[in-house]
Amino acid sequence: MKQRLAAIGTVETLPHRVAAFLSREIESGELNPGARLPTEQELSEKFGVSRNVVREAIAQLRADGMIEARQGVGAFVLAPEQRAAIRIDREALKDTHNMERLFELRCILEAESAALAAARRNQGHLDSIKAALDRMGGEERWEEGSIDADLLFHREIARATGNSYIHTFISFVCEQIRHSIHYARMTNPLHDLVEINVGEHVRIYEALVAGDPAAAEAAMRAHIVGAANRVGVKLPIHKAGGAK
Amino acid sequence: MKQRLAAIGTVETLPHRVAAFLSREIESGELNPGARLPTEQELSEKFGVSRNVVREAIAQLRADGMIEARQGVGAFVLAPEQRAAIRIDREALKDTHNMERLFELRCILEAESAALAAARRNQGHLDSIKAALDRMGGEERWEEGSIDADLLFHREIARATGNSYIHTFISFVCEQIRHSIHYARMTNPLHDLVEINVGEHVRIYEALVAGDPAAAEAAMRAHIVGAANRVGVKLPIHKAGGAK
DNA sequence: TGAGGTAAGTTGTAGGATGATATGTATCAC
DNA sequence: GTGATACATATCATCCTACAACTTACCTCA
Repeated sequence: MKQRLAAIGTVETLPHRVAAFLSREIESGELNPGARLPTEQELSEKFGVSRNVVREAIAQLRADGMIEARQGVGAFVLAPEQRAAIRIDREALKDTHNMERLFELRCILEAESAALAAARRNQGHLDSIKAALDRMGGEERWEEGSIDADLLFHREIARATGNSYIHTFISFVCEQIRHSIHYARMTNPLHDLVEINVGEHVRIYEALVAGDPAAAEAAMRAHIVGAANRVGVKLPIHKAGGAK
Repeated sequence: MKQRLAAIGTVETLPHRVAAFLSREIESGELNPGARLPTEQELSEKFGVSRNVVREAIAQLRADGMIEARQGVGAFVLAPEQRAAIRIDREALKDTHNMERLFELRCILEAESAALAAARRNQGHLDSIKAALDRMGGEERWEEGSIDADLLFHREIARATGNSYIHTFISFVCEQIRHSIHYARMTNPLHDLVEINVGEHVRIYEALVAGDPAAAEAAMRAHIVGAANRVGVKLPIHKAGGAK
């Protein structure tokens, strides 16, 4: 149990806190691209930590392409385009507007991917997807496990596209959403458990079995709009099922 | 000039190399989720570096959610779903198949985003997009600068969706592709400079001005398929312009 | 047998020392 | 005065040692 808490709470280590501070300063624009960071020594004094801690923090920012360190000169803020990694601020997701935007991105990714999957899936893929579907269809529809099964369902479809990047991106976005919803439920006990609509999933699965890209895409789009609604996010529908 | 080279080559620092090694070991499956990493001391002996260097490397992996370190116990590999960041291995992009997959993802993202942008753009957005278009339309069509303008064009369209996540994701994917093509040109002088097809861009822009989502989507899709072809990647078209 | 304490191992943090690199300054030859 | 060279300084890169905090396993003892 304690292990569970540790995994969720993510023990705040000193380097992590320093990195978060600097990261926020960069994102907020207080440190513009090209600007030079204080020296490691200045930072270690400012935060009251050892230079080692500062270096670990900077190593993280560097790995993300947020800053560039030049030996003998200093560390400089890089332009946002040069980022080597995508990261989503979980704090920001507490804002419903941001959650809405993330659902919109998810819809784009998953709808077209469902179409791709319908065209490329083989029997092995269908079996994996069916297994996930069965796991979430049981009577324990409101349990934690069925949420995992839901996620697995979506990931398996992404995998059926045969495109590892699509799989990575969709897994990532879904996981951010899941984590955010989970967190909201933990902090606000009034939050109901989200019901999973099995029917929507079945329709997606059937379209995949039939190998019908258009139907799979439409079903996926309807499902994600529905899922967003069920967690209190009204998704602006920008596209009716089939184009005229 | 030397500065330019440094910015491109990304000086291989020791922590970076250690992190890359461990990262590959995890991605390749030699270290499965749940497995424990060697102790920091063992790693420092194995690589012949100080424990400090190892710690900086581990700090990176930890920030990415690839591993979890527990004080007094050790560091453990996390499941791929728990990643806190998306990162694309630039080595892998040298393989044409992977480049093809990345273009496919880009196509999905940008096509629908173009439709969104057409529905939501305001005059300010159109001005920014037009400015980028003009910059790449000049006689210096084959120059490095026009490639930057091309990227800016796509980023500005992403920005016109009003969805910051979409903007982040598209910027990221485009930048990875740009970097990879740039690198290929550097190492293989036979590579021609890629010509930018201004006409395709103009068609996208006109659809945005007209506020026609379907046209914008179709034009963007055609453009990305064309751009892929021009760099030697044949993109499997999974969707004809307009659905019947 | 069970409870408690102890020791060993591991990560977290601190602090100092040295090497490598870039930059500005001062000196000196011409 | 001008240019080149040497030097001093600032900064990051790496290494080393030590200790604190935490976990685990084992051992002792009632």
